[in-house]
Amino acid sequence: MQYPTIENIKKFHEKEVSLKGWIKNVRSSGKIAFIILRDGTGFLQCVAVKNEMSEENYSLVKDLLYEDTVEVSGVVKSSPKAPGGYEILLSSIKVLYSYKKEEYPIQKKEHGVDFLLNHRHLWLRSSKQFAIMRIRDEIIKSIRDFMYDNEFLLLDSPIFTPTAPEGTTTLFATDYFGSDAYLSQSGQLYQEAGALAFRRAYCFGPTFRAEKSKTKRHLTEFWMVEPEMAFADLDDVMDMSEKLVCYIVKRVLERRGEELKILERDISKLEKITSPFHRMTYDEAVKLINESGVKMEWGEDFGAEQDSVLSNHFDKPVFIHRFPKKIKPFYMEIDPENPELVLGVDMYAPEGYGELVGGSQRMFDLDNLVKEAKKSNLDEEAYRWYIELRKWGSCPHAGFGLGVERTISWITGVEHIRTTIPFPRTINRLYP
RNA sequence: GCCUGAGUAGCUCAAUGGUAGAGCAAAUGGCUGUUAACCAUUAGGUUCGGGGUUCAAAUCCCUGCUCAGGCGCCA
Repeated sequence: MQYPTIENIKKFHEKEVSLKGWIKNVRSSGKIAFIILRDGTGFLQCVAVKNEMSEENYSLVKDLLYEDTVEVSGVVKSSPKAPGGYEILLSSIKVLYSYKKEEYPIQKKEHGVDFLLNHRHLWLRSSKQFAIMRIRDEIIKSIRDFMYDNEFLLLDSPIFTPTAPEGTTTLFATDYFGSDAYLSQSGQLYQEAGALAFRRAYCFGPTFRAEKSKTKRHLTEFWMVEPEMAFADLDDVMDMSEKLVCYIVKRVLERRGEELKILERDISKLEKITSPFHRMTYDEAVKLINESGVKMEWGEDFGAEQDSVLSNHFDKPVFIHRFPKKIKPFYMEIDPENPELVLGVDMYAPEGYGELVGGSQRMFDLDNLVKEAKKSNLDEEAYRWYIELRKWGSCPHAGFGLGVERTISWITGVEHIRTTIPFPRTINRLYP
């Protein structure tokens, strides 16, 4: 007897196996029954034939309820009719646990979003959520592998911070032994310290924004990877983030094909994600947007309509770089060829998925940084450490942030970002 | 924060001022290759809360709550 997981079942063709898992579905037809078993690594059809089992054992099948915990044994068969191509012909089934007092809330038919999110702890068991979380796992692992392979040191930024990196956005305040602390809305500034200490450093952690956003692209708690490189400029940011995104997509295509199939993702769209990505300046983007029939003035930031043009115009991600200084934060380096511009860049995903990456070359010069910080009304005392980075060993350095959930939305093709994180936190959801 | 819409059986929805209904789920029975299996029967209701109009309100009006979609903010 062997004990495989469903993920590896095809290696056990014609072998006698035993599996523990949960009942996802049962279809019974008198003398034959089809059970869909899930074990956390996949879904497998198990066939119970009345003549091949003891009568007592077969009668158990009839009474199975969704999400009963079971142990099944039988021989692995290949079958073109089975989802996944393999099934088990059962010799026995044992019910390990069954809660008969209430029916399982999540059913095979459609449900509303609110109901599903209220049952998120159970919803995670269903096949689409299973596929999304497995792809999420692969994306996170591929990011970490990429960072390691490219000689970035993982240097965790703190979650409790004394104040905001950018004055404009709203922060979650917490009581910190009698004074205020804020949940981090970006680990970037700490990574600038990291880059000057370790040349290439990154953080990968949760980020908190108390903005009352109410869209399909925002969460109040989300994950971000923020690499920072010493002796690097804006082009290096574009090169590195492009390489990273290509690597992630390739890994998911290679290792999570089954999950993409469950999600009915159009693979051909992902196969096109290869270097080089399109690169255009803000000036060119404004022109493109106006030519596409969406109006905007030079100097304005992109809104939803403008984002949509940029995100639907190409079949690959596109970089927009060199923005007006007015619409970007204080720490971005000024373009030496035009003082009205900063060396910042955003990457937009195709298929309307919007902004994935934001990055910039950071301001190098101590005096300029102090001047810009003052203009942004920054708390000088709280940022003394950050300013001090420019006193000793300052150098051109640059970095970016990649939104993990937005990347997952795009790659999985899901409509709303709330299903790309296990337990989403949004403006009106803190449960479960 | 602004705009728009929704709330009826466990779930998804119907019933346009006149007897609250269907599909799924549950329970019982039938069916030897199902694919959200199918067929039959049974059970299942404070129509989101509060107030009002009316002979009569799920339906119209006021108010509160909850949620969704879009915008703004951003990754």
